[in-house]
Amino acid sequence: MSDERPEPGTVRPGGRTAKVREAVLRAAGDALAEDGFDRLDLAEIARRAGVGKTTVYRRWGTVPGLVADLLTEMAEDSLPRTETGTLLGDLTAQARLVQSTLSDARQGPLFRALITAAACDPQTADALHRFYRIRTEEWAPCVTAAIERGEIPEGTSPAELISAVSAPLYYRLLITGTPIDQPAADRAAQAAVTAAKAGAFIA
Amino acid sequence: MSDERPEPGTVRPGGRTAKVREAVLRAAGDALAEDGFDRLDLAEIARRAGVGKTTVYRRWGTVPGLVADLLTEMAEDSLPRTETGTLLGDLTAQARLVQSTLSDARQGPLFRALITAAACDPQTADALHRFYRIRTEEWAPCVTAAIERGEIPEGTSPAELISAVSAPLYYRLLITGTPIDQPAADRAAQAAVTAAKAGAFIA
DNA sequence: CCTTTAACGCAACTGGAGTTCCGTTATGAG
DNA sequence: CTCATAACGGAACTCCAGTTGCGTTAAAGG
Repeated sequence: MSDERPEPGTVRPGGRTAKVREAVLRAAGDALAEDGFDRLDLAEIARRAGVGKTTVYRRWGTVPGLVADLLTEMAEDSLPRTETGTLLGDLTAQARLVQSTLSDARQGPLFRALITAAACDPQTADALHRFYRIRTEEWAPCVTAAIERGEIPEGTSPAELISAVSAPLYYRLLITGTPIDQPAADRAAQAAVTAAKAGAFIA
Repeated sequence: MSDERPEPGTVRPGGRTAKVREAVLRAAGDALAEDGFDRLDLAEIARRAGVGKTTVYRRWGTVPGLVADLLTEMAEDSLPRTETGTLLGDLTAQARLVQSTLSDARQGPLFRALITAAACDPQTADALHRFYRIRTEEWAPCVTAAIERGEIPEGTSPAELISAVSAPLYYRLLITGTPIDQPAADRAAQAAVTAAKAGAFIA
C-alpha cells in the first residue's frame, strides 16, 4: 500500500511553483504584520498574492502551517553581525538590533504574530525554535571571542548569554507592553555582561 | 438618544449570574490549558460549564473578551511572597515560583494561551499588562527592602529588576522551547541580583 | 518539439462558529 | 408577597472559512 504522495511543490519546484511560494509568503508576512495571527484568512492571503485560494489550502493547509514555512524561509537569510572588540560593545549592538526590530512598525507586529502562531501549533513551534537557534548561533562568536580575550570566565554558555540579552526585550513585547526603547536595550546588554563576568552563565 | 444599555451581568450580579460567571471562567481556563487559544470554541466552553451558549456569546462575545475577564479575575487572588532576608534569597524564591508555574502541566499551557490571546487583542493585552503590573508590585517590597539594607544601589527600579528575573523563563516558554528547570530559575535570579548590585537597573 | 502529469485556478458545495428569536427563570426592588 | 424585567436557555437560522470536483496551464524528462 504505497499510497504515500509527496508534499505538493516538491516534485516540480521550478518556475511557477517558486513564484507562487514567494508571493504567498510575502503576502502572509504582510497580513501577519497588519492583522495579527488570529484574524488571518488563507483566502485573503491568496487574494493578496494573486493566487487561487485552492492552491494555498492545498500546499499549506492551515495558518500555522503557512507560518512555519515563512519561518523556515526567514531562517535562511542571516543578519550582519557587528564586531566591536569588546563583549559589551558586541552585545549592545545585538540588543539595539533586537530593539529596533521589535519596535519597528512592521517587524514588531510580525514577530509577535510569529510567536503567537508558534504557541498554537507544535510544527510552527519547531520552526520558531530552529529560527532562534540559528540566530543565536550566529551571535555565539562574540561570546567565544570574549572568553578567549579573558573578559568572561571559561565555561560560559554562549546561548544562555545571548538569550539573556534578548529576553527582557521580548518580555516587554509580549508580557508587560512597556515601550522597547534604546535605554532598555542598553540596560539589557549591560546587565547580561555584568552577570556573565561574575560567572552567572556557566552551564 | 440614551440607548446605552449596561453590560449584561452588571445590573443583577447576584446568585445565578455569579454562578454562571464562575462556571464559565473555570471552563475557559480548563479549555485554554488543554486546547490552547486558537482552538477555543465558545459553544464548547458553554457545554463544559453547563450553560447555554447564547449566554456566553451575549456576555463575553468573543474568545479574547472572555480571556480578558479571566485575567481580571486571576489578578484578584494574589500569591504568597517569601521573605528570606536577602535579595538573592527572595528573588530565587520568586524565580522558582515562576519556574514551577510555567513548567506545570496545567498552568504552563494556560499562561502560554493567555499571552497568546493578549497578542491578538488590545483589550486582552490591557488585562494582561494589568495582571503583570499587579504581580510585579506584589514583589516590589523585596527590592525596596534590599535597597534599605544597602544590598543594591538607591534608584534601582523594582519593576525592572523583578522583570529581569522572570524574563529569561518566559523567553524559554515562548521563544526557544528550552526546558524551564530549577537551575534556569536559579541562574536567572543570580544574574539579576549580580546586575542589580552593579547598578544595571537604575532607571 | 512532444508527452506526461504536477501544480494551479475557478466555481460549486459543506459544516460549524456565531447570531437571532422568543419563551422561561429568578433577581432585586417596593 | 408581588411585580417588573435582567439574565438565562433551547432551537432555528445565517454566513463564510475551508473543502471538493474538475478543467487548464506549464514544469521536467525524453
